[in-house]
Amino acid sequence: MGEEGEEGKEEKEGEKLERESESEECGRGGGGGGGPPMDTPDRSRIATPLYKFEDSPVFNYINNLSPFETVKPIRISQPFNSVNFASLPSIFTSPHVSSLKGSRFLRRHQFSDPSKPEFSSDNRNKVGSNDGVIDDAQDSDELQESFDPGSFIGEGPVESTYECSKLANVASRTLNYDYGSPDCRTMPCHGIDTNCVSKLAGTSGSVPFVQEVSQTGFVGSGVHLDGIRNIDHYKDWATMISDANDLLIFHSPDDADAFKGTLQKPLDSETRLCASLGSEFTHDEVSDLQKTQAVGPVGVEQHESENPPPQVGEEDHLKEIETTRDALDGTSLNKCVPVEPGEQLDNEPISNLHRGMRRRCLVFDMAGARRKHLDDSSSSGSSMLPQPDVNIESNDKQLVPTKPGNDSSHCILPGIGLHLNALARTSKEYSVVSHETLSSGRQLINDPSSTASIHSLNTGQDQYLAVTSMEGNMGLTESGVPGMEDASQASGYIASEELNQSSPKKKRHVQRRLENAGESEGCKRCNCKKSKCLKLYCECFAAGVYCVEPCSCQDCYNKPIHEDTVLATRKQIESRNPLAFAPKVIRSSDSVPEIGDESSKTPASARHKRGCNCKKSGCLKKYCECYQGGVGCSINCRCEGCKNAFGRKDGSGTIGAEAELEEEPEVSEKSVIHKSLHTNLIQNSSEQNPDSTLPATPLHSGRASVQLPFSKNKPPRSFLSIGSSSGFFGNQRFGKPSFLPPQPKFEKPIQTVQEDEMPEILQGNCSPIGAIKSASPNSKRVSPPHCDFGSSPGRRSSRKLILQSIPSFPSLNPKD
DNA sequence: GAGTTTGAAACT
DNA sequence: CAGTTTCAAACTC
Repeated sequence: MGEEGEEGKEEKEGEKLERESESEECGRGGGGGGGPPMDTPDRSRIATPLYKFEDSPVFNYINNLSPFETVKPIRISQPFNSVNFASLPSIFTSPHVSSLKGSRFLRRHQFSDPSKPEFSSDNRNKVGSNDGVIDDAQDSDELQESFDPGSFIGEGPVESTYECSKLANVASRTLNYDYGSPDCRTMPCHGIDTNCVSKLAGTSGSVPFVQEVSQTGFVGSGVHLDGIRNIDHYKDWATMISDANDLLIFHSPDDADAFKGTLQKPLDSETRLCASLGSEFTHDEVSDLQKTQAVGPVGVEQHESENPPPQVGEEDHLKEIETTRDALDGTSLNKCVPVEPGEQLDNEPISNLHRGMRRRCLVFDMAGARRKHLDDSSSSGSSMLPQPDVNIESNDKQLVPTKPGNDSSHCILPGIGLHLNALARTSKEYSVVSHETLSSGRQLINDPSSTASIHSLNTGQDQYLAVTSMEGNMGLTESGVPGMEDASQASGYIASEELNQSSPKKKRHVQRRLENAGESEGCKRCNCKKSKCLKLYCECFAAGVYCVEPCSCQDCYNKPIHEDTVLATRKQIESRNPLAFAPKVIRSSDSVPEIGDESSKTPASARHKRGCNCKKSGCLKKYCECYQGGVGCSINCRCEGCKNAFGRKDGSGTIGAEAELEEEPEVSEKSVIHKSLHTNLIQNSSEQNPDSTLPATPLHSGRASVQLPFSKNKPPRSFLSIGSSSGFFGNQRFGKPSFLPPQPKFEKPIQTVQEDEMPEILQGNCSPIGAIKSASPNSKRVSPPHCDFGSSPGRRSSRKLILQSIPSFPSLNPKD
């Protein structure tokens, strides 16, 4: 232990800062001002009183009361080791619970063990040591058990629950326990907890408090509260909690063990608590919340009864939990996200569920990619992920069976990426598919390395390479969820939708598409051979996304591994043409009037950014970008013999009968497209919360949203979008470029934004860029978005058509 | 699946 | 800016 302790210290040093900050938060959250981070001094304080406590007659009395002896600290810690978790039987609903049970089981065994005598001596020794704190906590547990025989019956869950509740309460400082609850168990538990607290606090007051508890047996809660309040170190407790959270977050279980430091122990205990919180949250959260708000036995009963997790209300629970956590604030549970595999993982996942939800892209992606794996989800999944996360996952899977349906998802959350995936699963719709998704880790995001890169991106670099999935880390939540679902759904349903479009021709098209796209639904992406996927030839690159497995590209550099190269190349291209990654098609919302030229009549009410240059295809084939994008040709087009079914360059051809005649199928498609557009727009509008920065949103809209009937139909890609976030190219935020998947040439570009939300640049008819790039209709290269809109007389609608990727800096294009 | 066509992107 | 080349998707068989 000593060795570990030192190691732990080293780590501790690094993390200490964070923890401290956490502590501060905690304090604020509690409203009591930040307590000092748990330091050695506190420990000493704590230790001393404990020592006395053991000597006190009360202590002896307690010992006499229960046949059980206090357990040695060491043993306690072990039960929570990752190993234990790993071995957890799938039967157990929540990992932590089982772990707890196991630990107790062990303890009891040991209790019966004649080694009892050790206990007193050991404890004393430990009290003085750093370990003492934790030991105390454990002792308190022991005491609890001894005090409350019922607890034995109730098993671990009860304890954990209480601990959790306690934590929550403490953190929130609400402390509105309703001790009036008839349930005796409740009382004892609280009392025990309180004892723990008091012990930890190490105040002299703790002793009397304990006495009362011991004497009264199940003393009124009021007493407990008093005891707690007496303790000035209450704050410390909160701090401890936060620290514990930190541990959860940053340390693997082993690390936690390593942290044998004084506080560490307590932290460990806390960690457990957290873990229990996490795993049990679903079950217990309600009760905890209730307690926090002056609740009573109801919640407790739930715990004791160990009712299977309520599936129906689970989400609600989660929400509540989140709320609670928010209240805890300081605890920064959300930080638990980057968890390492270990015992804690089991727990954390839950927390993560709440916080880190939104990696919809991942999910999205995964959903598509993973369908393949439906058959061998478990095996492939675990095998694919080399990292601990994988293991976790497997564990989770084991756990899954215990909780039927959605619940399983809750258990998951091993690593960030996985987490997200798991989260994704949270969405009910995806039980199976998403499940599979989790298992296969190949996607960029899933890839541990990628995950890491993502992190880095998030934190430090200019997000040029942004991962939408990161949202989760940022605490984005709810807003994203629906998106995820939608996205996933979209991907999932695409095929069916298409098929549903009954026209025979259509089916044919669809079939073809499917074939091309890859039956696997996989996203067949680019097929570059010479460009290394670093040129706009590459659809993936052009779309601002990394190439993924489905791609058939050769010598591909458009991968996270070559992030630098990708970024550099991208910059280069953008330097050449700032709008290079902008959506090719700018679509206005339904209500939006038109952009300028007659072509505006186009049903799609959208325009190709730069216009096509078709000579032979008559703009009736996908060679034509306008056609491909489902928009009519405009004045900007330099096409010859335009017959674009969506609108001719000369403006004659809206979707008119003519078009119909020529392109029967096309017309029907159009209508479909139209619908899809509407849907998309709606989604976008709802999602596009400017503040939501969420990269995911754009992505989501881009990828997830309605699939164009005739567009490539390539399934959604995985999602490491390049430059998706606001970083380097501020536009990214709005910009779809990165998000625009190839298929969406048509759809992606279109984005509706509330006017007020629009960046000024975009709003102005003449954006700087426009000024720079404004091209004559015939000009070959990029024509600024504003040009398209410029003439639009009718911008009445609140929504506008925005060129998402419009660079916000005019200065870039001096030359023009 | 191979070959052709096409037009955008890239280059000069 | 225009012409040419390169490239990969779209298309055909």
